[in-house]
Amino acid sequence: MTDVRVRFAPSPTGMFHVGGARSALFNWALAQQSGGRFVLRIEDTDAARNRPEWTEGIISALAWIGIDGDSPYFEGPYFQSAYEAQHREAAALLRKDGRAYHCTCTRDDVKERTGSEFRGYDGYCRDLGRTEGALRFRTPDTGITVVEDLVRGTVEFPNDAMEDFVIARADGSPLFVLANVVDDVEMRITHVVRAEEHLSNTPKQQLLWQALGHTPPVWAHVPVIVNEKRQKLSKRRDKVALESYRAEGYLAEAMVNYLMLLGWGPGDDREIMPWSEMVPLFDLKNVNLSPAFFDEKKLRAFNGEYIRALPLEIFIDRCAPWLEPGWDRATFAKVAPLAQTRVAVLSEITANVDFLFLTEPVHDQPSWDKAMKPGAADILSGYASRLETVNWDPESLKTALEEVGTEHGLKLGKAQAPIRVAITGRTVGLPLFESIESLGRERTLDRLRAALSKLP
RNA sequence: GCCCCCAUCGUCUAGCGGCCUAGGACACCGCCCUUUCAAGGCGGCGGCACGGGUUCGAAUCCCGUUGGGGGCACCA
Repeated sequence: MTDVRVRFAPSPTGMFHVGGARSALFNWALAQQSGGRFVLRIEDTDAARNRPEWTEGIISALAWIGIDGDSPYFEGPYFQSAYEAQHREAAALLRKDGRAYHCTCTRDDVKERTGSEFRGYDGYCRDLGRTEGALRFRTPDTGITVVEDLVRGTVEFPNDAMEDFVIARADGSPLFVLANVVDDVEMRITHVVRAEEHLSNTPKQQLLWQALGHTPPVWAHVPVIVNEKRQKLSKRRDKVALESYRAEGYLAEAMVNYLMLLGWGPGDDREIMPWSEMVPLFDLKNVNLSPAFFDEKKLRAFNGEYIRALPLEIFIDRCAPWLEPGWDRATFAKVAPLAQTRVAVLSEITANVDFLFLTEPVHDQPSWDKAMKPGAADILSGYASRLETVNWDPESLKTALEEVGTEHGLKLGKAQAPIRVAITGRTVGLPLFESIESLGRERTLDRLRAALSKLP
């Protein structure tokens, strides 16, 4: 393949979503592996639904997953609205050639002529020589339009099921189907790789490519991503915004890895694989045909893997946004390795280490009720008195608690519960004695006494 | 209604006519480890939608049924 030019053409009508991200990634892999170009085109021709912040969102989300405007494989962004002159020119050309004609029919007109149910435009204005109204493309009445699709094979569409579709409004402004094709021609796109929802539009676009005098690109329609009910992900009902996953503390590397595996696999039993290794392996011929469920549970598992693989210093840096304002690096660094195996998404770091940076531990009533059973006061006071003199290291801190437990007939597992809640506010958390060590003698004693004072 | 696509464990997938007694991962369930919770180790549960062909042989090829999904705007 020489001079591969793929494109990603989102419209800025909402938060950038995971389905778009996967399409972008597939295109990005194709561009990189072939030394081609990934063209970003913002389809911003629906002024009513577009907002500039959505465009910024697309660009920053793409950058987050590594589709970077500074890369030599990247081209753009182009804005569809800037090409309206070309779109109008193409429309004019098609009309002049007789490939398109003006039509003044409304939907109701068509209904009146063809019966109560609307079954597509009936071609009424085809040869009326009108000079105003919407511009319709004249589709073949017979035969089939054959789309050669790299992932689906040969797909045939009967032409008699294709109506003469509108390519420009009565005011002359071009419609998506036209603008999209003209832009792809203009930008010398060789491969159109997009979600399956566009497959039905493809015969129309192919006809347009040909009518405009060009050889259609290679088509490839990848399956859509669905929710648990197996419906295409929707901005309205599903959690689809890439940004929301980012905000929760998913790592871009994990997201990229997971997204690539939705509909594609490297062919062996490996799943966790860096982008750089996936790129040369990616092949549209191996893309699956059926819709894939976006499983956040599995994404979480991937994210946990990536978090655990992070070098400590990097892990610390990545956690920073979720730490209490007063956190200090040295203190956090001591417990960070313990936390690293315990968070699947970065936002979970907060609950693990907040006790170190808050003046008082959080108050969690269920935890308190669970741990502060009768006898808890004895453990707290017994441990507190030992802590005044014990050596301040995890081993000694542990031995001290074991001794207190033994005095009251409790194993360490039971004895640690009230201490943990008094210190951290929660029944689950980092290994206790390392936590106490980092907290320090004074603050630990304060917390034990504070808890004690709340007990009967 | 019309057109199109799809169909392997709950989920993501491997499989491209014999290596399949269908492999891996996530989830789930046990056990081990263990100061809570994780991580890790070991084990378990669980699938070729159905019916016809083709073939010596079918998860793999063909047809049909059923079941999902997508598309049918003077939206993108």
